[in-house]
Amino acid sequence: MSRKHISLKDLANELRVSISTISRALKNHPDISAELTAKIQNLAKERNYTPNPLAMGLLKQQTKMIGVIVPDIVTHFYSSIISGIEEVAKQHGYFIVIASSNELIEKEIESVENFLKSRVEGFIVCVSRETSHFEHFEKLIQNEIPLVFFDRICEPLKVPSVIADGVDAAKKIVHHFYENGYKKIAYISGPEHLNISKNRKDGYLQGLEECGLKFDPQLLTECNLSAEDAARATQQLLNNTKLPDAIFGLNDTIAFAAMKEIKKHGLRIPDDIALVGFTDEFHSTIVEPTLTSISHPTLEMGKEAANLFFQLIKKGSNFKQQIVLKTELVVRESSKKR
Amino acid sequence: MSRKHISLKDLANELRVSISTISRALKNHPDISAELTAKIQNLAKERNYTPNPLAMGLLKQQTKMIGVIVPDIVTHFYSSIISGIEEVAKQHGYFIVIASSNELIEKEIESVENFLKSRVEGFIVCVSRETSHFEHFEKLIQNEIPLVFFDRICEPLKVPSVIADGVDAAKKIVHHFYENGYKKIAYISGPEHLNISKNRKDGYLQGLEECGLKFDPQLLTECNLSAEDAARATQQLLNNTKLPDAIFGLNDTIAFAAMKEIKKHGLRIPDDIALVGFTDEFHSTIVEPTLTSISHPTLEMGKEAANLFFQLIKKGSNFKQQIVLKTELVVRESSKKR
DNA sequence: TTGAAAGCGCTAACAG
DNA sequence: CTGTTAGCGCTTTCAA
Repeated sequence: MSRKHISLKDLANELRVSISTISRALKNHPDISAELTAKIQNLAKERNYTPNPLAMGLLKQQTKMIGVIVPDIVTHFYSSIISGIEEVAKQHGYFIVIASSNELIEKEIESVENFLKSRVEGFIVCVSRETSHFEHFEKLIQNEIPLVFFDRICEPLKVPSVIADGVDAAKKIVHHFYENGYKKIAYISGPEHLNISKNRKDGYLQGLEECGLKFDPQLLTECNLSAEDAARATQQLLNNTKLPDAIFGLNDTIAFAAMKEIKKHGLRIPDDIALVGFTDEFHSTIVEPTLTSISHPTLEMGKEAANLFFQLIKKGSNFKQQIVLKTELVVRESSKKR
Repeated sequence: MSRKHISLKDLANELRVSISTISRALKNHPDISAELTAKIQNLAKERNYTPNPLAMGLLKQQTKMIGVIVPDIVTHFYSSIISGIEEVAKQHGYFIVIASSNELIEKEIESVENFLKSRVEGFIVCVSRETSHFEHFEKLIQNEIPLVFFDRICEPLKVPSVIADGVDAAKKIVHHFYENGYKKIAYISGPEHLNISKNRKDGYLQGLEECGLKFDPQLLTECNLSAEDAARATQQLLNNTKLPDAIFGLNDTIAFAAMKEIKKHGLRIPDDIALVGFTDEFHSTIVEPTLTSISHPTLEMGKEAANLFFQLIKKGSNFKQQIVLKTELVVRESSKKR
């Protein structure tokens, strides 16, 4: 069957009719007599005919491929989103091709190029942590190639996107800390140019204000999103003259790294320091103490991203909807009442 | 650029030469004069010409697509292997399409069908936990469609595969337990029809024998690989008349589930019960206590699987190499000396 | 040294 | 109701 995929021609030869007759019969064209149609469809089924997508693609100039670019594929966050995208794509008869940027803008650009060469019909992407200029995406927009962002977006680019409500989430965390008696709340952020960093930081600041807490610059730190750098940032916080009594990290990677550091410093969670993550990792429930965190609707985010993509294809480049997904604070041991 | 991909024809029109001349010049065919060749190549570069893979595919009857089927994509184990496959595939100018069976044989069969329709050139798969009959794969073999298995393989099918040395790994674990003073060693296995279950069980039994320990059927249990069922199996062990003093699980999922259960029972690790996993999860170092486990060379497994695939394509279906990867026991807190 | 034509599998406009 | 033809982008004989 490898080289033995049956073609319309094969069917036509066998039945001694023309190729177009076969083609029409297979799509129930009214022009073809009922009997002939039946006969042809039977044979097609018997021979296990399936249309050659290459031929169709060439004809219609479409590959039914969506290029998906993510920072990495091994983090549960991304693989879960990918599952969501895949599910919806499949429903539409599309399949996805995945590339990971490894958080490198260079690889991101390269992936865009490669996907273009492969004639993907469009892109669904979450930018790398390095991505602060967007020429490679602007080029896509100019050429009207469908592009959708999720989670980390390029704000200046007006394309459809799905993000989580980071402002709200961060506010929830601050309030939660406050209500449980924590006052010196620290936040480990990410690169400033990323919308997720900015939003959560805004929420952090707003939350502090709403709780009547004064913002202390010493309690705000930043890392490049790697576990190593998150550990470094945590150490910095722990070596402060003013030791925080609560920390929340931009994401799961950071929270886990912080947990390790805090333990290493001989501090207890949540007694000495409370900790909250931003994640949907099931591991949150395994670590000790179990980790309070913002649960992120990853599967939904993937599905919504794909839905946006198909709407974009349909409605054209004027479609610019942004979906903001609500998150939920899941309280566990790491932030218990003092 | 969406519909504006440049074609040979475009180039030909612009230069007022024939399409075949363009085609030849682009591949440095000696027939074409040096100047013309240069001129054509320059224009091609300028216009950003890239060959249409659909057209090439149709012509050569190849899609450059490999269908990859895994039990799920969100587990680090699989996503890491996928990364490895992807890396090698890309080097060969192929790309991979991923489907997850969700551990359901039905979905696995469906994915094979779908991929076939998409004209993938072959398959790289890790079978679902339900997979105990193989018609869908036998069909591929009959039709000489390249097929490679990794981790969980179909033993009766003689195709290339990469597996980890489960016998050796399990023996290492038993010896490790024994040397650290544990004598009542339990093993939570998986479905009997999976090679990974069988191998590790064999290693378990051999290890016991080598250590002069008598096999106790009460200490051998089985689960279906889901976290829930692993929890159930753990409970069963913990409710035994003979409480084990050490447990190892077939994989990471099981080990983590067991850890939860053990803690829930108010037992301490490793004081009351030692625990060892089979995993490469970085979370092993975050849980408390940190989890001793067999580190599994996932990235390498992915790469090797892809390498086998390309060898298979090249050498034809007589190629049946099996690669057995060595594993390493990484000792952490969960199995400390008594 | 270059061009014309056929063919990969399919659809659709145009003829009968 | 059915067949012929052209064309999607490309390579490859075969002609010139």
